[in-house]
Amino acid sequence: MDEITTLQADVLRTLASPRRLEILHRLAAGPCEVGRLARDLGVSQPSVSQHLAVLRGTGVVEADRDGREVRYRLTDPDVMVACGILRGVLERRLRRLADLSAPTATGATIAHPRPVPAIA
Amino acid sequence: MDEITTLQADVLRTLASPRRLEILHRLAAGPCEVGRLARDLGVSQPSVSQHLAVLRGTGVVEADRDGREVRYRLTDPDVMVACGILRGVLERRLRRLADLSAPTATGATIAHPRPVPAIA
DNA sequence: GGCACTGATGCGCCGATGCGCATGCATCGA
DNA sequence: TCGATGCATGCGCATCGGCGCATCAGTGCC
Repeated sequence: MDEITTLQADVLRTLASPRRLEILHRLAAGPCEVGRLARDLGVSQPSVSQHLAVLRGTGVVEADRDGREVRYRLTDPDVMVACGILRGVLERRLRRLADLSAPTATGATIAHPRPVPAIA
Repeated sequence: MDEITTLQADVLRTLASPRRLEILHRLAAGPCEVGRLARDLGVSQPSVSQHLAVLRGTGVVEADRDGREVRYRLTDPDVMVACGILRGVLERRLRRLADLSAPTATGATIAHPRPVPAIA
């Protein structure tokens, strides 16, 4: 097993959380301190701190102390570029599903768009 | 919480596995059937099948039956583009670490490159 | 129809993870 | 020095994911 593949999986695992994606999305708009993140996202401070520690563990974010506060920032913007591409894939998928279902049925869209169709 | 963010986290979680990354890397070279994947990667057939089921559950791969075999393929190549960007980030990071450590110490490179430095 | 082959599924175990909570640690101001 | 603020950490609990194993289901060939 390639070492960089393992590393890649580690980073991907840290990204695989809605909360952490929100945090990263917020940090993509500029560095931010912990308390503000917690307030903006409506999450407890320990929770945000733990998520940030996870992200810091894989080097996705970095932190600088500024007085009593700790300001976090993205280490490499390319990580968010990759996330953006993935998000684009999903948006295309959702739009295609909407185009398929809208003209035929008027039912609400499915929560989880893909009910895992049988193989063939 | 944005719905697409949750969906994105789901997809990221399915990617966050070394085995599945290997499988996807193999599928990026062209469609492949389950047994061949298992042999090439040296993994048991049930294990490969389960990983493929996970990937299929989030729509990352698709399957077509061909006689007794089932051929899997990538649904959207952009997913691998995103993975490639992420891999590039990690390669840069590893190279930078090597450049930092090579001129000074001759010791082997660290397994996990970032021992989680303290904040400040 | 029976058999061989290919892939999917169910189950039990174990390690990892997220959350809420309380607490510890560092920094600043009085 | 002491209190207040901002962040990090430890703990217990519930939950989830992966692995190995055995087994079931679909397909083609004789």
